[in-house]
Order: sequence, then structure tokens, then C-alpha cells
Amino acid sequence: MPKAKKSGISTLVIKRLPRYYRFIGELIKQGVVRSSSGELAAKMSLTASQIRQDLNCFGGFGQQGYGYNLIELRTEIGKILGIDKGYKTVLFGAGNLGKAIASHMNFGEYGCDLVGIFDSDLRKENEKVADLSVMSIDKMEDFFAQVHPQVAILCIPKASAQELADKLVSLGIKAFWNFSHYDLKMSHSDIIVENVHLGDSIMTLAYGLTNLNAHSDDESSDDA
Amino acid sequence: MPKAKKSGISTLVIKRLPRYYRFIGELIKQGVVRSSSGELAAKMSLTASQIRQDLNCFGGFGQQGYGYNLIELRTEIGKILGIDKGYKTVLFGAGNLGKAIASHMNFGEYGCDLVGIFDSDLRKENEKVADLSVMSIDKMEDFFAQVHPQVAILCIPKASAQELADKLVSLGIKAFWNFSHYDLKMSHSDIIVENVHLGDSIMTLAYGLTNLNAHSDDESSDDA
DNA sequence: TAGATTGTTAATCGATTAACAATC
DNA sequence: TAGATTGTTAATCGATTAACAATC
Repeated sequence: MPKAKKSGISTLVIKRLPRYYRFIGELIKQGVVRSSSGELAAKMSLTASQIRQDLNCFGGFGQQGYGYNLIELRTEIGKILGIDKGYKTVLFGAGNLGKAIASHMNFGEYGCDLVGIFDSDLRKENEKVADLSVMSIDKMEDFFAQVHPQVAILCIPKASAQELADKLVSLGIKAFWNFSHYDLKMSHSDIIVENVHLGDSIMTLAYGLTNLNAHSDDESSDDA
Repeated sequence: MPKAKKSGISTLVIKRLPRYYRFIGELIKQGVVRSSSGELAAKMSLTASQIRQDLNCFGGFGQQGYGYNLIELRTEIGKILGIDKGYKTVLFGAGNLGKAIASHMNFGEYGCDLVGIFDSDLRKENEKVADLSVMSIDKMEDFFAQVHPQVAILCIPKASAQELADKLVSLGIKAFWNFSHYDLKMSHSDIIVENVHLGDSIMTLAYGLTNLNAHSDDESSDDA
């Protein structure tokens, strides 16, 4: 098994990996044993070329004349992602969104393990969310010293996001899943940040609708 | 005011628009009146060229030797996105995530207006979420006939997503914000779909951590 | 063996960056 | 006018697609 070239992979490729993982998982659930890049491409609205190129960034998982064994392929992609690692994860901010993230996501399926929830509001202390008791933020340092979590989910207001993130880095956090409506900027380049802006996402719908209406040139909705 | 070439804009450009809108909004809040593509680029970790190229897809909003008036620029981007349109929006699925989306998002800021929440579970009927009463799904057709919503948010299990979406298209829905863990496929090409996969997003963190650990070649975590 | 489909190299396409003339 | 910065064209870079020899 040749050690695959794991560095210098384009982020576009990396962002497609979870989607491959998902689709292959669905096919396996349906009882499909093997598939070809062409078949997968049709199902996923990609090209066969792209799928082969993407996978070959990490290794040769297929077999000429046969295609890909799906269970094997899924296992390999899972390894690449680190789906079995169970990275210890803590969540900050037990508001509407924080609670929903905590209880709605199956962290185990995504390589993470939610081990703590913190909130700065003392009135939320000991409240139960997703089988965990919300902790006051002043318990944070003791907890980190014992548990050593590596991933932090930020569901807090943007005003406090950067300050908390910097502090968390000093306590050993290596990756941020950031819902705080603020683009985190990290000085250490090896800190991983995934900024999620749900507002940006829904705005693209508005753009699409606005643009669709503008298609017919003599629309009355042309409010210029 | 020349009618800008609104079609054939790359989706990469479109996806950056909300981010421009956000950053410019922040600067305005801080009292900044004008800025240049160079300044904006530094703040947003982009290049000045890219910002000028992106904006010039829609029109010339700047002034040579001066830069961009931020209030004007924000207004223009807002128009392009349709931030003032208030597209009528309905949400399906009043579970953890649905409730959080309904109460956490300021839809007005994103060009949408949440006007209804539906759930198939009769026990949730009349429950209050974000100032709205959850409606039973069998009230849907009457509601649509009266209100004519254009945007649907799907916070439902993947098993029922495609079927519901097809039905909603027949009732006049033009855009989907889809959290159902399933990639919607629409036959009409003018239906807008934004599939949100939070699982995919957090998996890229796991990838990053797994890859970071693999950097030093003789790490003990090499579980091959 | 013949057929299928990969892994991989080469060609194309599109997006980003650089350069610069236009102009405020 | 001189300085700054845009809008826009040209050059570069990277990603996708096509092609095909290798091989199961």
C-alpha cells in the first residue's frame, strides 16, 4: 500500500470527499456492491473524469475493467477523512442554534465526539442538552486540562468570537466550526477554521429569485 | 445607469456577494465612509483584482482615484441580491433544527420573510415558534393558495424530502433551502436549490486534523 | 481473448492575478 | 497638475474534461 501524496490537495477536492462518502454510503445501504466512475458521475451530476481524478489524489482504489468496490471505497474515504477518529469536540453557546447543533448532529458519523457544552449564562448551568449538562464557562480550563478537546464549535455572538477563539487555541483547540457570523482570523496557520454563514447561504436563494425575475426584460418588477 | 449583464455570472462570484455585503456592512457600522479594492482585499483575504473583477460583473460602482463609497456599494450589492424583496418563505419540519433556523435567523436581513411553519406531527400543531404557530401539513394547500410563498426551507428527514419538494413545486415554490441530508434533484431547471450539508462541513475539520497529524511522517498515529 | 473501466497524461476551459490606460 | 485607484484587457494559473494506453 503506497503512502498516498496527502499534501497539496486542492480544497475543492477535499470539500467533495464528504459528498462522495455520503453517496457511496447510500448505494451500499441500497445493496449495491460495485460501481464505476461513470455510474457514480451520473448519480452525483459530475463527470467520470472528475471522480477518477479526485480519488487518484489519494490512491488507486479501483480496478480496471471492474470499477470500484463500494464498501472498500467508502472505507478508504472514511480513513482519509478520519471518520473513525472521534475528535473530542466542545460546543460554546447553548442558545437556539447551539442546542440544535448539539442534538441534531450525529457527531460520531462525522469523525467527532461531542464531550462538552459551555455557556456564559449562569442560568443555563446544568441544563441538559443532548445528554450533556451545560457547563459554566468558568469551568472551562479545568475541563480542558482533563479532557483535552481538539475541536470547538462556536454558536456565540460575533462580538465575543475572536477573543474566545484565541483563548481556546491557547488551551489546545486545533479546529473551529464557527457559526458566529464572524470570519475568524487565526495567526497560527495550522489552526483549521470552517466558517459557516447560513445567512450567506440563504442569500444565494434570494439572488437566484431576483435574477430569475429579471430574465424577462420587460418585467414590472424592475424597480430601478 | 446601464443595465448590467446579469446572466452568465459564475456561481463562485455569486457566492462571494453575501460576504462582500457582510464585510462592507461591518465597515459602515464602524463609521468608515469609503474604501478601496486594496483595503477591502486586505481585510477579506482576497486580492484587489478579484474584488474589482467581481464587482464589475454587475456594474462600475467605484470611482477612479477615490475608491468605493461603502454605503452606495452596499446598497448596490443589496439590490443585486434582492435583499429588500422579502420573499415569502415557509419552513417544513419543526424539530430541533427547524426551530433553531426559524428563531435564530433574521430572515429580513437575507431577503426573505418567514410566513409559515409546517410539521407533519399533529401534536406540534399550534406550538409557537418564532412568533408563528406551527401548522399541520394538511393545511398546506389552503395556505399556499392564499399566501403564495416562493421559498421553502426543508428541515425534514431525507426519506420524505424529494416527494415533498416535488409537491411544493407544483404549489408554486421556486427555491429550496434544503437541510434534509439529501441532495434534491429538480426537473425544472429554473427551480433554485441550495443543499446545506452541515455534516459535510464538519467533516472537513476532521480531514484537516487527520491530515495535520499525518504531516510528520513518523507519527505514531499512522494506523495503517 | 474481448470488453470494460481504470489511472494518468494531454487538451481545454475558466477563474484568478497582473498590468495598465482611463479618469476622477 | 500629480496622485490614486478604478475598469478592463492580457497573462497566468489551476481545475475540469477528454483521450488513451494499461490492465483486470
